[in-house]
Amino acid sequence: MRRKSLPRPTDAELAILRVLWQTGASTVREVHDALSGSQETGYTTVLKLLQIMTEKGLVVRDESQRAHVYQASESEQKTQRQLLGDLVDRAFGGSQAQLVMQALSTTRASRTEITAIRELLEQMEEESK
Amino acid sequence: MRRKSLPRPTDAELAILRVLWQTGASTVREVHDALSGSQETGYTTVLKLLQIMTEKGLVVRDESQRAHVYQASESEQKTQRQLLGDLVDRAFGGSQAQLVMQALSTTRASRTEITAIRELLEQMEEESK
DNA sequence: ACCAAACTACGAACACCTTCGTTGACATTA
DNA sequence: TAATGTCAACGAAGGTGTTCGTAGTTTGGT
Repeated sequence: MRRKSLPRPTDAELAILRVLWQTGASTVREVHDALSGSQETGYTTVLKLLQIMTEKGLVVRDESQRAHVYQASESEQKTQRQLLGDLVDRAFGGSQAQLVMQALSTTRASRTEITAIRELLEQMEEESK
Repeated sequence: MRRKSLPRPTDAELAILRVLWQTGASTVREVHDALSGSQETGYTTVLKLLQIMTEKGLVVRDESQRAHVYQASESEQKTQRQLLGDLVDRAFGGSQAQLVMQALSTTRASRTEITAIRELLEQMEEESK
């Protein structure tokens, strides 16, 4: 039973994961091309990263084709929550609410977003009753 | 005019910064002792870290005493905001609101915290008018 | 069947992070 | 003053992250 939580993805790894979340399962070439828009990374660099990420369990690899197909093993939301949890522990003394407030205070959220957040709040209050 | 933003503090550096924010300007020994509660770090390790952090500009050093006194060069809030901004860029596609919602959805905030957040929201709505 | 293109695998280089031992200077105390 | 303790500085080691060159294999086109 492997239930160990996955390691926190590094910066380069996160950039790759974002591609996989956005475009779904992809080959190295597809990831590399998608990445080329924002940064200049060599093809073999992306390949190596994906190999390492496979070892770490951050992605799963389908080797049935010649060009292996990679897929993020955790959802974007779950990873985001993990990263937030890490940050809460490391920089906010464990107070998630503190983080939320700090984030809110620098946000220029649109009207719709504010409404969405407010709805979330009401839902929380409901549950904590 | 050195206006470059400071580098993102590493995990070990952040642990030290937290001590400095909490207890104010401190000597290496004081930081080390404070840290001993939570982790096992050698004295010279803390010293080295603080020296590196001085070079990076993360802390400022007062050498007027034999035991140098270190102080965080940025406030806790400013650093927290920087870290949040980094995370927003790296993992949330630049959407701060997205981060807030994700954080909220896993928060067990107390009633008072919810109220505080709600007030912040109203304030934001006020300003965006 | 041959050549060029695309692919994986591997290793190595380099930078950075973290750790700690050692050294030499300075201070305190017996 | 001699011994002991505290301090900053330095270097080095071991780990990890990121990069890419090279080699070898497979595929597709001619």
